[in-house]
Amino acid sequence: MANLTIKDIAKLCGVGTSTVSRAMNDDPGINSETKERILKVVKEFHYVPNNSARNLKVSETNTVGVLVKGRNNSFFQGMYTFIEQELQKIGYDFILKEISYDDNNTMQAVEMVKEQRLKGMIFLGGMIEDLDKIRQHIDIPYVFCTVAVDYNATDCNLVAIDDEKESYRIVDYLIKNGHRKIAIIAGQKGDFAVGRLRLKGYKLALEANGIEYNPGLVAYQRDDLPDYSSANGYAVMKDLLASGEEFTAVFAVSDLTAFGAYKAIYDAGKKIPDDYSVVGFDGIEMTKYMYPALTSVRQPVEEMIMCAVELLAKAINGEDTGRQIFFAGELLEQDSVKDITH
Amino acid sequence: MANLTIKDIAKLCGVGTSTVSRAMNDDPGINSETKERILKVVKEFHYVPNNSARNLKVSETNTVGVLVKGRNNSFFQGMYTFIEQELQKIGYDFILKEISYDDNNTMQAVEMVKEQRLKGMIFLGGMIEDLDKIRQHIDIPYVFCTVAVDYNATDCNLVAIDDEKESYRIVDYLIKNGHRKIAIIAGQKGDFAVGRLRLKGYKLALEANGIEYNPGLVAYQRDDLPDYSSANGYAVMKDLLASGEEFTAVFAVSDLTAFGAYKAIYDAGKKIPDDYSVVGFDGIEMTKYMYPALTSVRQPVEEMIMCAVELLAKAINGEDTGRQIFFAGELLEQDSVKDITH
DNA sequence: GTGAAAGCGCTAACAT
DNA sequence: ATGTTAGCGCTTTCAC
Repeated sequence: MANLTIKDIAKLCGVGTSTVSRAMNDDPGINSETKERILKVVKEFHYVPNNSARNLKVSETNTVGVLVKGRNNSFFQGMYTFIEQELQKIGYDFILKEISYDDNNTMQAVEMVKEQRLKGMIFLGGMIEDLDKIRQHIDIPYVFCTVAVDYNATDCNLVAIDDEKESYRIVDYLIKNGHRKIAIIAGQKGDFAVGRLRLKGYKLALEANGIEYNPGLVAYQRDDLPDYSSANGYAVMKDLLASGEEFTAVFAVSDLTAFGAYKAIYDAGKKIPDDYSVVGFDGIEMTKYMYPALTSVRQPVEEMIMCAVELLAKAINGEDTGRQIFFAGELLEQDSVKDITH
Repeated sequence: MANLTIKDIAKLCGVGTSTVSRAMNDDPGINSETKERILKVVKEFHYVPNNSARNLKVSETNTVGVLVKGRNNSFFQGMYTFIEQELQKIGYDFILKEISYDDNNTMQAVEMVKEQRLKGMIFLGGMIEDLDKIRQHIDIPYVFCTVAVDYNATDCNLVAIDDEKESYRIVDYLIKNGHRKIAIIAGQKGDFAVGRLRLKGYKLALEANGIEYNPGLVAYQRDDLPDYSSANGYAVMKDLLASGEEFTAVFAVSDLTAFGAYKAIYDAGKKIPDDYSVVGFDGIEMTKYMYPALTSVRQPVEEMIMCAVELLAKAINGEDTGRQIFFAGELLEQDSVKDITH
């Protein structure tokens, strides 16, 4: 089973390599009988062209790279197929790369581009650490989607929600429901991505409603547990409950964190939302199956991805560039908040 | 920012291309000063070698391919980093490819091998459709891990749990706790992978305990919803509850499915485990945060992966091959089963 | 210790 | 419609 090359196939068929190449690549200028004959042999011998050689030769691909920060980033669960479809609609293949939270996405992106001759890139999640480097070294169009970037980076394509505003929205919703002692499960202490922004929105909502900010109600996620995980939500919620601080509601900066927090509350023998109201962030599908269903801010992921793809297509065609599009979140009112106004 | 090639770097440094190559690849036979000088330029200009060209040339890599069936397969959540580490320990890089449930993994595997000159492959999840094709066309060592394969394929490496036996175990556990009317949320009707085996284990456990099999208590997952998903568990559990069939316990063939089933039970105003005991399968982390924590059969994923990696390493070194290793599952006794013996 | 040159498997321009 | 050939960017002999 030695690796067959295009030459072998050509020899087997008694044709030239370019004819085989044409047959494989649906080139119009080829006799359909020849083509069939070749494809039959290809199939029979299960020949698969060496993609490295192809990439090396081909001057430009129709491939878009998608770089996701955070393997298993639950927020993107199930979105890959959707991205694939959206890109396919406009004639692009896609190649996915998930990197861990620790990896430097700039370098990874550069490597992806060089390796694959990509047509464009979509960055998903996480935050952009050194935009300058990206600007300097990536010379194909790219768009950031649900990524925390410096907001004054107005020269690059960005599709996101306004984390600050949306956090404000949901905390304000708690307040409108009569809650005044509101705890927050924030990001890790050093978080400069969405965690920071969501905490800020929380503070602003309190301030706007004349509620004094109480640092004792801010539970930062532990940095020895995965960021935004249930395990982290569970752990810090337990501490919060044990701290003796009084509160009637909790804002967890992600749904998964809220899921962990639920459990801590139940462990303490308390009820949701009777004893504690809980809200999350992201509005992922799982919230629907939580008990009670979690009230959250839904990010319109599909729309955002469609928008990102569209933006990228425009950039590739040289039409438009440097647009920052913010989507509004949607208050996903479910069953985890109790109205305690009188 | 045109793409730099090794030639450009060579020119910039006033050396030949081979010297640059040597510098980049830690070749021993190179003057350390020259090397430093080159690497400085490389860094300054942020040169990244074109991997396609490299792959094309290089006779063999140290890369192992991991092919996962089912994008976002929750069962492998968080395992990738672990796999990466395990492979790294024995000096292999790894490249991950997640494919959707519908894709044909055989073809994908063949392409991966051809494209990357892989040293070995690990297949994760799903089932092997045409083992013959793999045998025929993949000429590097490979191991199947947590994959449903024809069990008489005794000539290939397989690491798995015995799905039938483990299902038997947990259903038997329910019976020992006094349950005799036990429903099952099975795989989709056409499931020939683990769903089939787990259903079989269920039947055997009933039989061994002298309980008559009642087809009315078998809820096959819907095929218009994702397989093994919460949404599916929720939907079919709702139907089951509405069906009028009596039962005191449910065995869901995956934890995620059980999660959806929980919700349907709560929706019906019932309690777990007081009204219905529920058990799952897989023992993923999330079970811990469910309320009540889900009793399940834990698959020892880490151990299985370590074993798979070890097996692969052996196969690569030509030491050993064609071993089928079955791991025992572990009964994860949590809080979702009520003892109703008297 | 370093450079020149061959060639990995493919595509595309050119020739026929 | 098909064959011939140059060359993509790299590694690796083989000289020096």
